[in-house]
Amino acid sequence: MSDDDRVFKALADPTRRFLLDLLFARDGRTLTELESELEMTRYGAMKHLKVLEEAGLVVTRRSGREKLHFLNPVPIRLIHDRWIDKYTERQVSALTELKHELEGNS
Amino acid sequence: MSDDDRVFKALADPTRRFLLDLLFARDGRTLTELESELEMTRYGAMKHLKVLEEAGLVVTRRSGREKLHFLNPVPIRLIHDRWIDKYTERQVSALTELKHELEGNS
DNA sequence: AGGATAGGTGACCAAAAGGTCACATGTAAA
DNA sequence: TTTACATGTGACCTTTTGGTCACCTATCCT
Repeated sequence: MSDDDRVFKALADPTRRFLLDLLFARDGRTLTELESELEMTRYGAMKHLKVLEEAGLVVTRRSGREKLHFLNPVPIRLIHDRWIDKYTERQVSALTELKHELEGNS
Repeated sequence: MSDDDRVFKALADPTRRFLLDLLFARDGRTLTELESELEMTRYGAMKHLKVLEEAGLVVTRRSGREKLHFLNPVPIRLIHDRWIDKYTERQVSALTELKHELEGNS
């Protein structure tokens, strides 16, 4: 399986996107801490984190018996660059900002 | 199913990403033209295009008996904005440009 | 040492997704 | 008005994926 295939497949699941949201809010969490936020057993959470790690979206570091998880935003940026060229970026950006404002998320 | 779920699920399949690549290169193609680029029957191609359309990644317009397909980059930009905030964007962008250069894709 | 805590593996099952086919509708052109 | 062309639908099958469980390893603390 290619690198980008792993990234897109990893992002396809809502639980995994939620895990990225958690790490985006605060990095360096352990498996147990992340698992406690999910409606799922530890084994399910582990599988999801493994998928994210193999895709390079999450990087980890061992600290004693704990495993700390960190978000890696680089693959996300590469997605963006694939279908939005530098010439159209300005217009698209304007459109999405408008969308945010209309939704009250600005 | 939520909007963003549809987008991410649509992007999870390599055939659908290839279809987006084709439309990124040149817009306004018919189903038959797109299908001829795939190693698959017309029915498979139709299913994929339907998924892309329901996700809002592709918009269509009828012209007689033909259906023309166009790429819509807005949902892609929204993915980017979800996990890359304005403060870290500068650094991430620098990293990805470096990656492109190292791969000879600059 | 020994119990408690944090993380890991492989098998297993149900649900979802990718792909094909028989069949059907609408439009263009002779 | 036939004939060919472009697109559309529902059923069907196979493979992949999400989730759980029994069982296992490593680290910390008393």
